[in-house]
Amino acid sequence: MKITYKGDYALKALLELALNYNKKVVSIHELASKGDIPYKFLEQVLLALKKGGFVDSKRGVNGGYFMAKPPDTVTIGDVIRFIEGPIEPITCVGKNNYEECKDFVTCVFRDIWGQVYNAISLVIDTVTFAELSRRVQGKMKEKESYTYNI
Amino acid sequence: MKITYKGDYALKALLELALNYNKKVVSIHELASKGDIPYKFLEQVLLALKKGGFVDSKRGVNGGYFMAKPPDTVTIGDVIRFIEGPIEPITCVGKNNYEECKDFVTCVFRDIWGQVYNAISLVIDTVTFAELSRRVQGKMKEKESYTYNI
DNA sequence: TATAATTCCTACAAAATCAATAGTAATTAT
DNA sequence: ATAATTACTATTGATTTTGTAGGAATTATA
Repeated sequence: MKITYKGDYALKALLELALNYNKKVVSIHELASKGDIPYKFLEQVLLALKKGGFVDSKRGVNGGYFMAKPPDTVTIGDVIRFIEGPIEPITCVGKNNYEECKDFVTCVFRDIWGQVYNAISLVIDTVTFAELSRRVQGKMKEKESYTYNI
Repeated sequence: MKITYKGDYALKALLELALNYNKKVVSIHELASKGDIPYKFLEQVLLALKKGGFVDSKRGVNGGYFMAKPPDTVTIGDVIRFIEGPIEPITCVGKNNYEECKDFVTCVFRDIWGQVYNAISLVIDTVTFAELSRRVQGKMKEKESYTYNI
């Protein structure tokens, strides 16, 4: 039940782009250093995200990446599913082979994995990058006022 | 967000043992054929489960495996955590490094993974092998009465 | 127009993990 | 004694993960 570094990097990069939505494009270099991500790896992740329609890019000097859709229309689940593949913990869950259940042991576990799938989905499909941006900004404000009070 | 074959096999084998709890020991051969599991692989899985205190065994002729604890005291979560490792989707969730959060982006995702962790736990930590056994038996009865009605 | 900064593309590779296989030793009921 | 079983350790092939390398294409701007 892991998410890979690729997925982790994709989410971090996208959140950074969400924070800059309609403000400016962000270069790979900037994204890599802010997110502490290997440059060349991030490059590939961004190319994947572009193919997936999540980001778009501008080439050349002062080029960079930007979100291709409004942050409030993209959820964490969208990204995870695209980058990591299906979130079902085991393959049979997704299948619609309800013909006849000959193996009851398998069957009771399939029910469980279905519940796990639903539980995970409930979290990751309801949080958009707009919401994440607000949370980040909230935390920044907290920090700021805390610093002033010292 | 996958569980491996090893985990899948462990759960299936344990459920079979739960169904035979206090009745008889079950040989690897039997478990392998019922669960459609490669014999030699299952052997290793069972050895691991034994080290984990989930099962015990009797060697020699008429030997086999049996649950080491009552089925109502063992949850799916216990087994998954032992066989697959921590269920946190990303490593940082488990850590208690709450000193100072310098990276807000990381931080908002950590919250998310914490929620995912809780959501998964709520499912897998509340279902015991006694409950799974009842479900299997329920399905067997359904099937039986359905067959009679034809 | 030359240059520097950028994205784009493809290939390669080291390391880790997964899923299984192989062979032999130890135990035990009959 | 024998056959059926678990116990243990090592090896292997395949796949996935996590990068690295190098150059091509594009574009702002000096």
